[in-house]
Amino acid sequence: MDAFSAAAEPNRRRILQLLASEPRTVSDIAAEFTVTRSAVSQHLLLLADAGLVTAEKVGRQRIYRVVPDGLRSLQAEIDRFWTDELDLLVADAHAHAHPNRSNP
Amino acid sequence: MDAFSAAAEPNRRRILQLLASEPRTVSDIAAEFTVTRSAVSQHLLLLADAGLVTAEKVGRQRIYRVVPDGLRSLQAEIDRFWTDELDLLVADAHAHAHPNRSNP
DNA sequence: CCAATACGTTAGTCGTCACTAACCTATTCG
DNA sequence: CGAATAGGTTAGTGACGACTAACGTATTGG
Repeated sequence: MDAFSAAAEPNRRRILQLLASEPRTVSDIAAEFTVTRSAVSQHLLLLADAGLVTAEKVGRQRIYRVVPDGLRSLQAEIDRFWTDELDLLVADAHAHAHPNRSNP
Repeated sequence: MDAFSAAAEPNRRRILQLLASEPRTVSDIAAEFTVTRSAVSQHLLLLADAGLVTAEKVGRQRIYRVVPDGLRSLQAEIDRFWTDELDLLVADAHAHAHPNRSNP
């Protein structure tokens, strides 16, 4: 699974945001969710597989953190998707609300 | 399915890009893929369900086009995901390759 | 009018995702 | 050492996504 699809799942989006604010253990993350620790663990493994997070073993815990390079790949993937033509259409949506064109 | 997840699927990413460049019929789109027209049609229905595309019936064809407002929602969703903290980590990945910090 | 065209629709398959419950392993603390 | 803790692992389930093949329906051109 590529980084884009991996990051798209709602729970994983939140996990990435949490880890971006600071590295955490699995239990810390699981405490923020209604799903079980096992489910969170599996999301983390999937994210690790996509190169987006990594685990550092410290004593009996595993500190998960975001991998900056993986995040850069994700950003690149999103940018590659978001073509200029798509961007132009968003600008047109703006123009609809505020009907000022570039050359009126 | 929210717009983010809907847009994440690789084939649908390409479909959105194609439609962004110009509106097309289902057959036109399907010609660009190895999967069947039926599969493409189902992707289009899902994208329509997510508010990202719309179909205009013209004779016996259906011209699909991107919905600018839906695209705006998608962009907003992506922006909401991509927090400043995630952005900062990407900047740090840069700093690793070019070790110039903001305050050296 | 009838055959061809453009699509949607449906049924069915296959794979995979998200999840829980239960179990196993490693580590630490008393 | 033995209980408790942290977390990976596995099996099993329900659901869903992606896909194909076959069929149904509207539209149009000869």
